[in-house]
Amino acid sequence: MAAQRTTIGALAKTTGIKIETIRYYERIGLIPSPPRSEGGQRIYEEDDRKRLSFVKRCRELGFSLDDVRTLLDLRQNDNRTCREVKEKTTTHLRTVRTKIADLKRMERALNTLAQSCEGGDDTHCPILEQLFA
Amino acid sequence: MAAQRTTIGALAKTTGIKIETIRYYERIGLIPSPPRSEGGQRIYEEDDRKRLSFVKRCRELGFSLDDVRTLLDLRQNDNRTCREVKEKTTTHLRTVRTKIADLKRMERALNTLAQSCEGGDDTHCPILEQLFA
DNA sequence: TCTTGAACCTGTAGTCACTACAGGGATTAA
DNA sequence: TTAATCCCTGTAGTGACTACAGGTTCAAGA
Repeated sequence: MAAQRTTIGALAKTTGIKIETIRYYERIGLIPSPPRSEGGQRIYEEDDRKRLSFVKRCRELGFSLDDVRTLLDLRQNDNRTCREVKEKTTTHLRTVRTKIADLKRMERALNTLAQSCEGGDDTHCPILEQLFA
Repeated sequence: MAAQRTTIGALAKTTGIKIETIRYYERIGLIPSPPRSEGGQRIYEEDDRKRLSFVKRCRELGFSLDDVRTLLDLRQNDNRTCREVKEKTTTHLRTVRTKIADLKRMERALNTLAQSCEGGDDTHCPILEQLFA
């Protein structure tokens, strides 16, 4: 009848982060080591879930774990300024935009290549020819 | 007065691939082990340069080294068909497009976040608030 | 011929963000 | 009690390099 303890498995389920990944985040100090049951199993609280969800959202936005660490620190730190957070965000935004531009360049080139080739049974391939030129 | 031997450094310079990377490609069997000088230094031929340039072009298009290996094999293999090469290309094209879509989603979200924040000296930050929600 | 310095060699370990075991112990429902 | 399911630690693997350390070879100038 005792309230269910939140084990790592339950936390994994509610956050959508795999058990191994949660342990990994703990190992690298991204999330705190939670208290343990008598048998040594991790027991989590609501705060842990929130912190982990924060990490997840940041990861979905493409922030590196190092960025996430900084953002978590800023969140805790009362001396922080909005400026720092916005700066991290816009810096990352620039990185993302650069990646998009790179990928679009690839896309165009690949598309041109693909269209140059009929894809039949021929042993002569214009794609290979262009790549090998 | 003997013709200059193409050392790994010269090859690196003409292909734009770093020395360490060339040695790495050799180690994983992507390019053949070239003959050596008496002192044990690698000596390359024009064919090596071509092969390496092929690898570079493929990498610039975002193909994995495993894909590159396959493409190199197809290039050597007289029994290949155009179909296989085109298939690899279009499959990769789809991957690239998926990546672009993912990054664009990130970009939109990051942009919205960034615009929600003035970036001043305030200690309350709407970006963190939204991420932590 | 000797010397200097640049270029080369091997082998190993580090990067990032996980993921996948192996070989065990804890917990829970029947 | 027993079986099934969960959890534990520690280590090693992934991809595609990159960065050493500690040595050897080579080419050019004195």
